[in-house]
Amino acid sequence: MRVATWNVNSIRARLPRVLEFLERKKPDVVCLQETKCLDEQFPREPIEEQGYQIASFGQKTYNGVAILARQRIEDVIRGVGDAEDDREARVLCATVGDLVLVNLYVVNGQEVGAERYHYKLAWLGRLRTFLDHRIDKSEKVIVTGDFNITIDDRDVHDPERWREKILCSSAEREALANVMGWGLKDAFRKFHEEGGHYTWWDFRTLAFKKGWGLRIDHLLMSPAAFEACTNVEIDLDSRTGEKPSDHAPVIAELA
DNA sequence: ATGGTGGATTTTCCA
Repeated sequence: MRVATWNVNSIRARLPRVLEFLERKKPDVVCLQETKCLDEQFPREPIEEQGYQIASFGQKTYNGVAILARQRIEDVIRGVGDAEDDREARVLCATVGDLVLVNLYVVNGQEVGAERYHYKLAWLGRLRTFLDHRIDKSEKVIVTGDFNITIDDRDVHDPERWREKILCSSAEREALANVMGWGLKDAFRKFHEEGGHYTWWDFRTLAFKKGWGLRIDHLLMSPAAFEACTNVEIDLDSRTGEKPSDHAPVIAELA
């Protein structure tokens, strides 16, 4: 089984790149973030023609998450069940075969100290509660998506420049560590101990060609999934060429 | 250069 996560920054703008990715990498499951459209605007047909089922939890203009899968998508949960949080479409859970997927687009937070930053930290606390109550950690659980948080300084191209900045602050990392404390490990680090691997490069600073990346897209796994995981790779080819997203996909292989 | 680019929708928000 190949499971991918990718912040596509608009599924409609990125459709040619997504179709090329499905063809080239043949993932069994893809968790998408920032689809940026209502469910009825989701370009289902070309994706279904490549053999995928689709579950989507979208909204107009912002946010939006979706799961694509070659097998039947079951037990879908849209949002975390909190009316205020679920005004933003950021969480979509489903089971595919023996995998439980929790697909996340975590709040960005704008800048350290901003109102949205405090919302981000509190949101992560409520996510932990959601996992506690709604997800069975004895299953092969993959909590994945755009976390908008680096786990440690190895995930940062220039740790001093980013010290205590948004996406890298201690409080964000502690809030993520609390989520991981539910029983999740970073599958990427099972195979790559060294720094220098990134998944997002800011459009605004033309960061990709300068190598100014951060690793903020993660595949966090319960013990059963982590044990079954045989590889994790970042698909840099999807970050080059015509109209790329600002994020690269990450793909995990499970036995 | 507290800038820059990109997407959706609009005359700006968000990243």
